[in-house]
Amino acid sequence: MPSALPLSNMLCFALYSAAHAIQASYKPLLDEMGLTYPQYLVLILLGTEDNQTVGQLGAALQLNTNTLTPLLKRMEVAGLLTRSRDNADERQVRNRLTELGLGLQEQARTLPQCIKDQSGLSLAAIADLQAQITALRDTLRQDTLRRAQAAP
Amino acid sequence: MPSALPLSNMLCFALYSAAHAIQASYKPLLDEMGLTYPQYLVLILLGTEDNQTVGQLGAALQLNTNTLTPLLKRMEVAGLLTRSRDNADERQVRNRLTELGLGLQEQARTLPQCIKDQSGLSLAAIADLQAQITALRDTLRQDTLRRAQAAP
DNA sequence: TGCGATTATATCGTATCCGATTTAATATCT
DNA sequence: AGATATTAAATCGGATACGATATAATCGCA
Repeated sequence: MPSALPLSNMLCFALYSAAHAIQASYKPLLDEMGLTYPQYLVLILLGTEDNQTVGQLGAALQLNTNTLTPLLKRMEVAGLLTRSRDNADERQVRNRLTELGLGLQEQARTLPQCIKDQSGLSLAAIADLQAQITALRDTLRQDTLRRAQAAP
Repeated sequence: MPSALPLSNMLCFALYSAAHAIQASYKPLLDEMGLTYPQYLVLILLGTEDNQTVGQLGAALQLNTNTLTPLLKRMEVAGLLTRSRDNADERQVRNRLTELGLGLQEQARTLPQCIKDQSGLSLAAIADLQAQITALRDTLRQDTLRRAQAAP
C-alpha cells in the first residue's frame, strides 16, 4: 500500500494551484486599478455593506487583524477608505469607502464576468462548481475547528 | 444591471477561501512534522522523482525561484534535502532528499487520506471535484498566458 | 574561436498570511 | 465602585508569493 498519490491527483494541490491561477488571471485587471487581490475582496465587501469593523471583514474573509490592519492601512493611504474608531465602542475601527473607493468598487464588480468569459464555463457550471467548493470549505472549517477544540 | 455579486457567490473567493481552509486543516499535521504546506508539496514532488532541479520543481508548482530558492534553503537547513550544482550544467541546482527527508516524505503521503476522512466526501466525489478544479485551472493558465503574449 | 543572446538560479523589495503577544476599551462579578 | 476577565485592534517575527533585477553558465552563430 504505497499509495504513491502524485501531486496532480491531490485535491489540496488542485485548490492551491487553481487559487493561484485565478489570482494570476485577475492580476492584469487589478494592476490597472492599483489593487491587490485581497484588497479587491475588501472593496467588494465594503461595497455590499459599508462601514464594517476590522473584525467583521476578518470574519468574512477568515483573516486575522495581523493581516487586515496593515492591508487596510495601505488602502487608507491609497485614498480608498477612511478608518475611525466607533463612537459607541472605541475598541472597534470602522472602515468606510471614500468616493474614490466607491467608484473603484463599481469597476471591480465587473471583474468576475471577465473571468467567466475566460473560463469557458457556463454560468450554471460555474455556480455548481462554486457550490461544491464552498461546501467542502465549510465542512473542512467545521472539522478543523472541532479538532482544535478537542485538543487543548 | 447592478450585478451585486456578493462574495459568497464568487468562484474566485470560493477557491481562495477553500485553499486557505484546506491548508488550515493540514496545519496541525504538518506542524508535527515541522513542515509548511509548500514545503510539504516539495517533499511529495521529490518523493515521486528525486534529484530535481529548482526549475523542475518550479514548473510543477508554478513557483518562481524567488519563492523556491529560500524555501529549499530552509529545507536544506532542516536537513531534509541537499542541494548541489549539476556537473553537466553548472547553472542548475539539483535537490535530493536525505534519509530524514525520505522518511518524512513517506509519512507525508498519508496526509491526503486524513483530509479525505475530514471532508466527508466519497473517493469518487473527490476525484470528480479535483478534475473539475484542475480543468478550470489549466484553462485559466492558458488564457492568462495567451493574453500576456498578446499585450506586450 | 569568441562574443552576444539565452538560460538557471539567486537576490531585493513589497504584500499577504499566520502564531503569539501587547494595548486599550468594555463587560462582568462581587 | 473596583478588580478581574473578556474583547478588538495593533504589533512582531517568520514564511510564502511575485515583479524586477543581477549573476553566472551555456548556447548560437558569424
